[in-house]
Amino acid sequence: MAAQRGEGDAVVATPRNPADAEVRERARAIPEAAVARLAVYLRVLSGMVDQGVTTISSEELSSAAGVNSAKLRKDLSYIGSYGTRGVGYDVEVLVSHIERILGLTRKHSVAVVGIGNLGHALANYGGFPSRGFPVAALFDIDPDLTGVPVGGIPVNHIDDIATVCAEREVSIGVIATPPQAAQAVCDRLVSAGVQCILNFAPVVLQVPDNVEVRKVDLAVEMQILSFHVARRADEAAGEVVNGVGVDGVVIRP
Amino acid sequence: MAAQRGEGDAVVATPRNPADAEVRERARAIPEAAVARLAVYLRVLSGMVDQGVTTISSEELSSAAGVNSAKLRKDLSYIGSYGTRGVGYDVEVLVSHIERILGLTRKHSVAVVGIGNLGHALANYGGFPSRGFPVAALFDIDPDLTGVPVGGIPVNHIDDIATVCAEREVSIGVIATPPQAAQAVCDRLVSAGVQCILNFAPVVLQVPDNVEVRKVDLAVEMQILSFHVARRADEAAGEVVNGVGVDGVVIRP
DNA sequence: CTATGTGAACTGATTCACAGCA
DNA sequence: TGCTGTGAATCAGTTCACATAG
Repeated sequence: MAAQRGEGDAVVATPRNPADAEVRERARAIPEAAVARLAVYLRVLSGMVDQGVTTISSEELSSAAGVNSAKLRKDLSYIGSYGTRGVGYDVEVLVSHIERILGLTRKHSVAVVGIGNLGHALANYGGFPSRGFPVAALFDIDPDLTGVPVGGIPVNHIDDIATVCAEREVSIGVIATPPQAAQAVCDRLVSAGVQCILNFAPVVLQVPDNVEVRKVDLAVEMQILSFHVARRADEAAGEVVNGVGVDGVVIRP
Repeated sequence: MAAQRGEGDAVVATPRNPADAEVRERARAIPEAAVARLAVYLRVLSGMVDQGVTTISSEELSSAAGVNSAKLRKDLSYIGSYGTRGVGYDVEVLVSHIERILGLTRKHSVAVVGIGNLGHALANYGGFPSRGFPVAALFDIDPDLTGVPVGGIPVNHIDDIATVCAEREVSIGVIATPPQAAQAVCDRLVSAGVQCILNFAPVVLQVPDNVEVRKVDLAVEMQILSFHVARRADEAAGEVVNGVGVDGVVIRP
């Protein structure tokens, strides 16, 4: 993903518009992990704007975002040099540059498929529209739900995914169905031209290369936490048996 | 491998119970990224058991889990060598070893704090109890909700977090409150002795070192998708201007 | 004299490729 | 022969440390 490994691939030469090309080039080069953090920085910075803060140092911003300052500066360097040495960053400037890089200057309409407990919660979640992700369509397989408004939007039947998504220019599909239905729903979204999918169903979706899938898997999150509980318990047991430092065993935190 | 860099740290010498010590040592050495995938393998394998599959090759399992076979084998090697060369893995054996490593042999009681849209959905989510994570307590700040059963469990007031969590041996706290309340709730959970937190609120929680936090941030997920939409659009623009391959520009998928 | 921006070094994760065992 | 298990090689991500701009 990152870019420019090896020789003989990805050479940029004399593009028509140098400025556009630069943004393009930068965007291509940002590590995936950094993109996720940029979104976090953006939220923290938005809070700063609300508080009337106009300037912020890498130290302050990084601690508010829960990372170290070197990482923050490196992340910001991927999108350009917008700080002032000896001073820090202008909050508004940073906000607008991060928004541009994250593509938040356009609206991204969202469709939620599967109006069960989670689908209801998502349809009513205020955080989406307020951040430029209006929920434009809802779908469910249950015909009794068709036409029923949820969070102000009437539910459509999943058979209408293709037409409704095209009509309302949906660019992000959210799958909140039971696992058995997820792949079929995904296929419909993809053939409706949706290229980004956020999947809450506990299944691994198969999609073509041009579709981006992100998954939120609660069971996996819980199991990762469980692993850490277990590891901690094991370490504690180790301590009791061997004692810290005894036999040369060092327990790292 | 994770452990044992440098000299002078993490040396294991003659522990009392060699088998326990081995599990402990392995668990310590598993990369975080591999832990997340083990949880996915486990789910796929559980499905295989239901279908009556008894043996599976790394190729089959990896494609069902959406990773390549080398990564799968490496991941499994972190937990031990339980395959048969020339044949594959015994599904049940693998399930039980992954469960052991992930600490799923114990029950982990869950408390959900914040019984709004999302909290309701989580309290009713069948995926938790069925996977060994019983929801044992619900909390909200609204006194009108106190005593009201949600998903079969009466809601308690957040003032009772400490006593109720201790009583019901809650080991995982789920924060589904508005962002303003999240840090305070987190602090209460931590002082109640909860060491694992799953945070749905869009804030960076500050916790002591001994507490493990995982976050699910819908806005961040949407923004990552948005970034990819934008990048794709930019690349398409680049293609239109320069044409694929013209000027030596190579667009990678 | 301060805090950014960034090569260089390092740590961690993924992939390769093949030795070794059923 | 076929498939696992794993060192070695590669690649990605993080941290260090300092030159540099204000």
